[in-house]
Amino acid sequence: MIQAPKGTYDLLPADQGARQLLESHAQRILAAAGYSRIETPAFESTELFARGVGAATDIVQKEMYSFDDGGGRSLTLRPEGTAPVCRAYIEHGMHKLPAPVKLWYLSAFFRAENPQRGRHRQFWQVGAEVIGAAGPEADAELIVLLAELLEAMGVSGTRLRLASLGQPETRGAYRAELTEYLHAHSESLSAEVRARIELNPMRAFDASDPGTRAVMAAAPKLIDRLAEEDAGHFAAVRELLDAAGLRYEIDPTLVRGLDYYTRTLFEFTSDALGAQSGVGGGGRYDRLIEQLGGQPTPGIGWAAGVERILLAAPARPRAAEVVDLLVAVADRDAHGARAAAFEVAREARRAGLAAQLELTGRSLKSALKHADRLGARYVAIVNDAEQSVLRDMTGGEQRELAAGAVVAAILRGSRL
RNA sequence: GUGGGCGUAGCUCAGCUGGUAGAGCUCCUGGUUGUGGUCCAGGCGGUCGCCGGUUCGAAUCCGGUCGCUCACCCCA
Repeated sequence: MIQAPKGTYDLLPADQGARQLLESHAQRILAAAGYSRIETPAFESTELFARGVGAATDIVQKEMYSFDDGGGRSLTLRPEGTAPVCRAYIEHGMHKLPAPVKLWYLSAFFRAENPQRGRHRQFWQVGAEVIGAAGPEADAELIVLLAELLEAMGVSGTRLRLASLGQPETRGAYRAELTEYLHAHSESLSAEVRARIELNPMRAFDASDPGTRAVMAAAPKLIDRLAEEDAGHFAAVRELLDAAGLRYEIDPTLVRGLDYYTRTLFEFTSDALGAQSGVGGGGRYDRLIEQLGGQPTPGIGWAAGVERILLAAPARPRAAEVVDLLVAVADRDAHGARAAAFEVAREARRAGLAAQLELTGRSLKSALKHADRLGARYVAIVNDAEQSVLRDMTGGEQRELAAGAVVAAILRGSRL
């Protein structure tokens, strides 16, 4: 049997309701704030991600689906949405639009990771980006909008963590300082932390062993090394969040695996999720547009995992689809019956009814049973070109009438 | 990529001290001359994830592989 590829899954009819709910909430919340929807290609030049996301990141180094397009170009299935949106911004000269440009998307992304709950190889993200606004209001607004989306979806046990990365130069200097500090105290660190000093010194803040924790308690924090303007920006963002009544915690250990972040960084987690606790997050990327070949333009955005939102949100029973009318034929061989039934269904739909034609050729008894399962309000039993019976499934009353009069009878509404 | 758990009909599962597969639900048909929801009867449906090994014989034991899942890692 051919199965869906590892880490992918089918979105079956039963799954559509929850996703449509998410989509409509996103549409409502973001459109109200002036965000327009955008959809970029599912694949892009590999170079876009190498330059945008960062060549040293895990995503680029080992998680991209890259392939040759046959013409010597290297393409990659998009692993994230920010770089493509920025590419589109530059390519379409959106800097000429009234600033800032506010965009949102709900799209599939691809990462060659080992799948587990809430982590797939093809996954969906809803995301929002603000390009061309440097002020802290943009940061705070985006965070609030994501909080509202999560709340609207009923995502439980959420926590917001906040940090500021400052500028890349600051971060580089800080990283060197931290690495040096860790080396100086390496004898007190756990073996794993020690082994990862060069690879990812920030991880040491998350360690649980007492030795490492003691060392880290006195370790230098990036937040204390921020340049004045960056620290001021961060303080302003926090003031706005405080004023909005949004609860958050400052987490100097917050790290994201994308190189393009500057200044504000945030992440929402949910305790309903297990190890993949992040439901959504993002940050500011003031250097990205320029790095991709555009004019220096500030930007900020977030992305949230659709699967994770749905996992952390309460399951909602699927709403039954409405069926106003099922059209069946009493005797398939009766002269003109099938054509008449076909026409009744068409006419009903043109009149705005949800009308299904019995398509399998099952017996009348089975057709009625089928109508019952569908929850059909009426069944039209067509005898021939002229004669038919309209049955109200609620009570079982029925009456004979011309096939051409069926729709009008239903629209009249009423009792038969 | 690494490690643990799991993999039997569409779904939920039983069967596993080895002897060539079962239940419930779903679906389909019928229950006396066209009419549903209850009930009754019958039927469709599985190369027991796949490949190989042990054995006279394997869904049941062993190995490999694929997939799911949990964790590491990383991220949404």
